[in-house]
Amino acid sequence: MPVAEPGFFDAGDLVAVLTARPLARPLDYLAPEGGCHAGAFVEVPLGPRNVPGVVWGPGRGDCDRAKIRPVSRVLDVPPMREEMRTFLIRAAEYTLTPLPAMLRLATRAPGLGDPPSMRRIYRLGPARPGRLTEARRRVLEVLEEYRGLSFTLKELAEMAGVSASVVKGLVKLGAVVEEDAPRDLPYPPLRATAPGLELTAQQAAAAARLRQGVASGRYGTTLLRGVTGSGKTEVYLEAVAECLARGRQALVLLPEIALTAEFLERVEARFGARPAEWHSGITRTERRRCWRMVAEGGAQLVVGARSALFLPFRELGLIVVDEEHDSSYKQEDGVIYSARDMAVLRGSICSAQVILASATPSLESWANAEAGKYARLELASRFGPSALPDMRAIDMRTEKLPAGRWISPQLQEAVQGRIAAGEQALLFLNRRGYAPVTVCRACGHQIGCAHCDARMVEHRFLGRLVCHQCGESRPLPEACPDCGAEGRLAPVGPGVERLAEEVAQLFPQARVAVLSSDLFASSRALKARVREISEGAHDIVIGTQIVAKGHNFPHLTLVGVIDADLGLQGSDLRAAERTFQLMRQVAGRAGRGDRPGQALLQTFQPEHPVIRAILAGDEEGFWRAEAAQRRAAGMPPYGRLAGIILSGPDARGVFDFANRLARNTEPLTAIGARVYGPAPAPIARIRGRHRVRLLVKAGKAAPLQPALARWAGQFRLPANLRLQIDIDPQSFY
DNA sequence: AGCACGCCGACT
DNA sequence: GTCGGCGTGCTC
Repeated sequence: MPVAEPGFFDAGDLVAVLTARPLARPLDYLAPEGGCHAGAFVEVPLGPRNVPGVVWGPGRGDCDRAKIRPVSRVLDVPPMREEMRTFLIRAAEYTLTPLPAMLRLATRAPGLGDPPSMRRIYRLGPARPGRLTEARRRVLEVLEEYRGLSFTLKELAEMAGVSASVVKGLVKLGAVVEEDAPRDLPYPPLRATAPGLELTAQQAAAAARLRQGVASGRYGTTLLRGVTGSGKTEVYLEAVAECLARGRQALVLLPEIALTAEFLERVEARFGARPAEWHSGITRTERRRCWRMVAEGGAQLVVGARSALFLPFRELGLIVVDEEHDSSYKQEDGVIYSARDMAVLRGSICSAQVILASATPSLESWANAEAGKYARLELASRFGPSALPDMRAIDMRTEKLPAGRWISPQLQEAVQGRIAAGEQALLFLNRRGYAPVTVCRACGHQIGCAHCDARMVEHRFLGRLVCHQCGESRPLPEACPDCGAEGRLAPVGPGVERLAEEVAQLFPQARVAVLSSDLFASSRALKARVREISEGAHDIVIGTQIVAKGHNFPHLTLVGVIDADLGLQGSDLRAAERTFQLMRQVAGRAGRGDRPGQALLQTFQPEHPVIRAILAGDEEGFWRAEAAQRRAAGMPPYGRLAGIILSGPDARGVFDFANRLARNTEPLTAIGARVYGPAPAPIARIRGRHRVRLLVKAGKAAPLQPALARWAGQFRLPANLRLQIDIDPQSFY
């Protein structure tokens, strides 16, 4: 009599299988021939087709026995672990996302059900060729040199500088052997015990604390605060080393794909090999290999974007969220979640340490550290306490610039001085394209997007108008689409492309580079340009916010912020926080080499508290003031918010239904929550769909999610309307 | 999500 | 008469 194994289902047992289809709950199936484990990845018949799914637990047995069909097959991948199922359930509950949508995030691997894919590889064979030609000698030399490694035909021929036929000839002679090897190979091992860079006393102390946390084998979150140049990365790599040495896996999340290349090099320098990569830019094959190796333990360290959080780690011991304040950690389309918060959730479920690293933490993390929920470590700059550049405001009210000019004489002079000294200047303008508005001088019409309530932005580089909301573009028209007047359309306001024109006029001799995400076809091209800049190939760099993110430009000594007020506009509560962080980061670019830096902020409101806090470098003061304001208003992180976005094809229908939602709020008022709205959403129309927003505000301890679920459950949504719930929205009014 | 079923208008 | 619009409901 075989002993029943826990979590194993024998053939014919009832099992509940969750699929990525938007069904309300898992469906019952019969366990297949040979049985299956709980968590097994399977294929099940659903209607006329086979769909992938996961064995979620024992079946409920509450449906007609005759309808129940058997599982088609069990896929050849390790079963989903219990903790992953718990993570998905808790994440679904927290974000009010249907479980199937959550499951989809965890199964974004191509070819999960395919048999292991093979490729032909070549290695040294036993025989020696009778006639050793020069070409043959080179092939054998390569194989000798890299004994133990194997190559594809193309790689080998290329490395030896010969044609493929030479290799094939050697195969015939038995000097080289040809064999099939699985494509999904483990990643090269990382040397966890190799010593890292030399650390300062403060860095060493911080690293020791982080190592201790990892060594405890328990959950814990640490806010690691350190400005760029403080060795933040080296410090958390020590925690990674500790984690790997203990045989557990580590995950480092980065906000920007452009940053991964630089980071991979640092990992290689520290651990002797490159880690696994996971982001939208990797190939299908790499994606498949990464997913499988993470599950099988053939990947010790993964560097990736937010979706890497849903990889099937076997034994995750550490999650680092680098630049934790970055807004790209908030996924806004499809499933709405904050990767920073989900990292903490996942860490707490699998007993891992979480490190939130940033020079300018989010107010949430700052408050959690203040409240003692997170440990806090501070790193001062390597270059002493005054590593921040000298910061000054240029009061634009007294600069009297002519129309169509944005660089003040003061700024111009400063840039001139730096160029003359052979140094670099950065002009920062957080606006892509040529001009944000195109206006008709005859009738005053502003060209807008046909599908969104957004203005079309002229991109002269592309020769088109582009909607930054939906991506729709069209050629720049000759005549005004409203009044028909020809040749009267004029660009208004600056974008980086237009700023480049002004720079070319003011500094005709200067070598200028423009860094804007849309000007580069690939992240490789962008990376190449970043490298050129850091090597000093340009005098003036013009850039959008992509320059604010962690690149090292040693020749850069002056940062000019063209419009420091840009982020302060609008009634967004978080605008102050974002502007503060962005300005501090951009200013942090200046003077990282051995020369002192300067930052000049062009502003029309030098008395604004945020501008003053930036200039004073008074970070703690800024946070305290912000925190006090939020606390007084009952806003996050001192209260809870949920954004409700209702969208549909006609404005009337959307508003009518939103009003119904707003009138029947009993489940929400029962927990003391208040409902505001409906009001047109920040972007009132996207892709032809009208959007209306409600805001639910509750106390910090209120059970917001269950109340929202009960509230939304009262209504039957018409088929053409869509209701999205955004827990902890990033932008709120 | 698919896919079937079913109930009404406008064509050969 | 029947072809096809997409509203409603089901999938173990």
